[in-house]
Amino acid sequence: MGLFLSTITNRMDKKGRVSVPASFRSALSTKDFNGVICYPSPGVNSITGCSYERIKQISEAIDAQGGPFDQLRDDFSTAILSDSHQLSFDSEGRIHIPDELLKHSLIKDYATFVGQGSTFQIWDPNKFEKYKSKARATASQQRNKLKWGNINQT
Amino acid sequence: MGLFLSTITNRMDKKGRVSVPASFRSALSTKDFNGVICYPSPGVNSITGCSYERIKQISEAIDAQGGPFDQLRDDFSTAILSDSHQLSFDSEGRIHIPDELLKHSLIKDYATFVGQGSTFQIWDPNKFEKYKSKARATASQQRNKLKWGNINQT
DNA sequence: AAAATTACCATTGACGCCCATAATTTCCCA
DNA sequence: TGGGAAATTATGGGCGTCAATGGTAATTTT
Repeated sequence: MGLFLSTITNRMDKKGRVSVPASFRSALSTKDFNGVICYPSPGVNSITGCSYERIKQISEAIDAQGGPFDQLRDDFSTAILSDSHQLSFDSEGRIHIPDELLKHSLIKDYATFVGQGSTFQIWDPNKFEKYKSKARATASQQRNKLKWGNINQT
Repeated sequence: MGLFLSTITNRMDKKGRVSVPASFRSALSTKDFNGVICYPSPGVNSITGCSYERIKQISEAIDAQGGPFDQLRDDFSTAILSDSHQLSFDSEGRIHIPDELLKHSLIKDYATFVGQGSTFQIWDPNKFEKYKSKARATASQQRNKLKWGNINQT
């Protein structure tokens, strides 16, 4: 199963369609479903995308737990699952982004796909630039919390 | 898994392709992906290259950081993974370096591959010479400090 | 019937794949 | 040990395919 890497910006057409980057598509399509799962990213103005496989696994993992995870399960099912959309590719590999997600992400003319390993996000290009500088700052501050050490040292 | 050693300079062609040194290639190709992962080296004008395996491990380390919806996980993956590019070898073992990375590294006609053990860097030859002399100077200073430090400690 | 969605088709520019040649390196034998 | 043949690597370019984008026709919905 491939990772989502790099940042690619594509154009929205008047009908509200965008091409999902080909490199992402290959990591997304499964036998079950030829498309992508999208939901509003919690807390930030972007859309999170992932494979059907992943949302299924997370859902099952949470169901399997009880007790202290009740709250998490609640949050997850209401906040994520209820707002999730199954967006299938057209024959050219494009998706149609629903109004609800467009509104949440403030995307208009261009959509920036941002690889995050096992998931990705979709941003308005300008909004993403701002967010990225903040993320960089936080990441380098908290770098020691990552149990890897000097990943991004030169 | 082999190490990246020694320094090799190859020519960029007009299409923006370079041969990855054969000795590096053997350490890079895996069953998952026949190519190299590249990202801007933080803080310096060069590109860092590593194997797909390595970036996968990094991605897993980030995932282990927190839950699927953890903000810090989000910041880490944005800062580290969104600038990483998956560059696959053509049949002659060349890669195409994206504009973004060319710009960051100031590479134009020649690319110098510098082995650093588990990763390597790609430099403009001239920039690398300058960097190296500075690094040497610093290193010999540091060496003195280190020596004293070691003696004082223990 | 108007609006909205879905399925198809067309263009263009970039990229992957292939072949050819030049420059190295390796290796074998005189 | 040198010298040269063979294999590997580096470089250059042509061409076909595919990704991205735009548009039109068919189909459904209300």
